[in-house]
Amino acid sequence: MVVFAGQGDPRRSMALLWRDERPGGARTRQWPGPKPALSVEVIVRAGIAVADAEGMAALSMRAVGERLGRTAMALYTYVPGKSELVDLMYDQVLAELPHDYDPAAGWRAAVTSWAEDTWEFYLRHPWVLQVSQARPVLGPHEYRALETLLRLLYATGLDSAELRRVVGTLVHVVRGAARTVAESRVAAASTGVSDEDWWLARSGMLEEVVPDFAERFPLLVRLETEGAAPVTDDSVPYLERQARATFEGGLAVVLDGVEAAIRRAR
Amino acid sequence: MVVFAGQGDPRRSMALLWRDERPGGARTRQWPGPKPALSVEVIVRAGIAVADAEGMAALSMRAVGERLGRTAMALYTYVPGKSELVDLMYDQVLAELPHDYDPAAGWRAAVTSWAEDTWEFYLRHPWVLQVSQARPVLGPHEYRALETLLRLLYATGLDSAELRRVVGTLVHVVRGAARTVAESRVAAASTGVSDEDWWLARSGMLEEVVPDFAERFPLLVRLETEGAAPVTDDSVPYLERQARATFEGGLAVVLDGVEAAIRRAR
DNA sequence: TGCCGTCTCCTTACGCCATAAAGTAACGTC
DNA sequence: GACGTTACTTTATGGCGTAAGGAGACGGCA
Repeated sequence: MVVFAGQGDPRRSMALLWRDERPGGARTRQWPGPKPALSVEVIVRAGIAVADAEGMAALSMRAVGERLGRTAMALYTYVPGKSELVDLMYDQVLAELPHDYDPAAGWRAAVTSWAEDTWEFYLRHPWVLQVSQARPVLGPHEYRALETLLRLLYATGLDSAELRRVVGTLVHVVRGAARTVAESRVAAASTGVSDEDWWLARSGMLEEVVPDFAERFPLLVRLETEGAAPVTDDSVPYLERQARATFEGGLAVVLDGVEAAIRRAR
Repeated sequence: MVVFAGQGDPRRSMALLWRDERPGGARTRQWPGPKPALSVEVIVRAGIAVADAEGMAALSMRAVGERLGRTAMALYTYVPGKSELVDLMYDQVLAELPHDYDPAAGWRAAVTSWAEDTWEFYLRHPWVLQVSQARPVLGPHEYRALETLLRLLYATGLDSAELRRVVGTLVHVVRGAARTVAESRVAAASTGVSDEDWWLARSGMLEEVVPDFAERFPLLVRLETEGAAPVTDDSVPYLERQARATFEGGLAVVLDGVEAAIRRAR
């Protein structure tokens, strides 16, 4: 389930995201009526807790309400709908990303640290990868995160046109690799079947149903048998080890490409 | 909505994917009872048609059944459930990918053609990007597509360990950029709001709610104003033009990285 | 003090979804 | 012509987001 952002009233969404405190933005005075027991903050945190623990598929208005001892409908007093709640969760959780990278260590080291932090962030909050990027949420923490990455990249001396391409590529490589791990964890959690068990069952079937596999896909078999990295920690599931290698290797490939661009620009 | 693959009985799934014709695999003899009016093939094609036309979110058993003049439950005679249907749709549609790349033109040209074809394929079938890659479908056409890419990459002379990293990176870059376009089209279709209108509404709000934007995010503003590529075809929506540039630029960056690896390996 | 308007939160209801269970009717074999 | 198997339908269950309407809490004012 990809979740799409910002479907509703843009004014309301933006006011919520940026915690607009101008008169008329958020509520200012306390009016008659019962004291609010909840708040946007509390609801957003509860949503994050549900998504962290049970995944995006388990994030329902009912589930969030229940976690707060309320019904689903109680949330609609604070938040226009589920789509906006996801936007707020997304921007809130992005606040975790660090911003203090040392430019003195050189751009490559700094970008590598950034990638490492971002990778770990995605694994901490896998559901974030299911928030659509097509129409960005446009919240403060998302902008701040992008600004931080741009600071590291402008240190390469490349011009804006060149950087546009690099930014997207970096983000795609980190997200792509993290997505593999994230989805595999979701699959393991929701089906109760580990990567190993899943693969064991499938590969057995595969051999049985496709006896001529090795002849039909020789290069695949070659890559499979030759390229494997040595297993340093077998507590990490197979697919996750592979994804980690793709992440590290992919990052190196992209950074090599950036270095080539720098040399060309000189 | 990300759709997860292969939840059910592995034997049944594999037999369906590989169209197993060994005795006991698929049905062999015609038994008593009414003639089947449908078939796995017909259902899979109807599913693809629905997903192409209305997106993954609109793909329901009801919708597929309706397109065939049947109820949702009729499909369950042929297919164990929705998850398996999506697997079959996925592998079927992958059959469209070409395999005949000219190695004589050099690996870089060949990989560029591959990327271009894959990009177009994703735009033709955007819903494919929502099928989870964590636990692959393991169908014949998916394997064939991977084998094709590997053929192009082994032509670089790099060893398997090196190629493992390159493969994942290439795939992530193409998929990542295509995903942006795909999601933006889905958003436009499902909300009826174009990219332009959406951005107009948001950017207006943003200026109003965050008057100090330029001071808080100077590099973002710099990238936005400086880096834009000249508009050659304004019939293509803004976000799509950007994604296309990210795709082309990202591919170039990655291929530069591969060339660096080749030089190192010599 | 009591009323009123406004607020929070609840219950109920609608139309979606996947799919389990059970029923109906078509058909090949005997 | 009866029987067992099969294709497909109907019905039902338990999920979802959220619209609509109602109950009760509370500040301000008479």
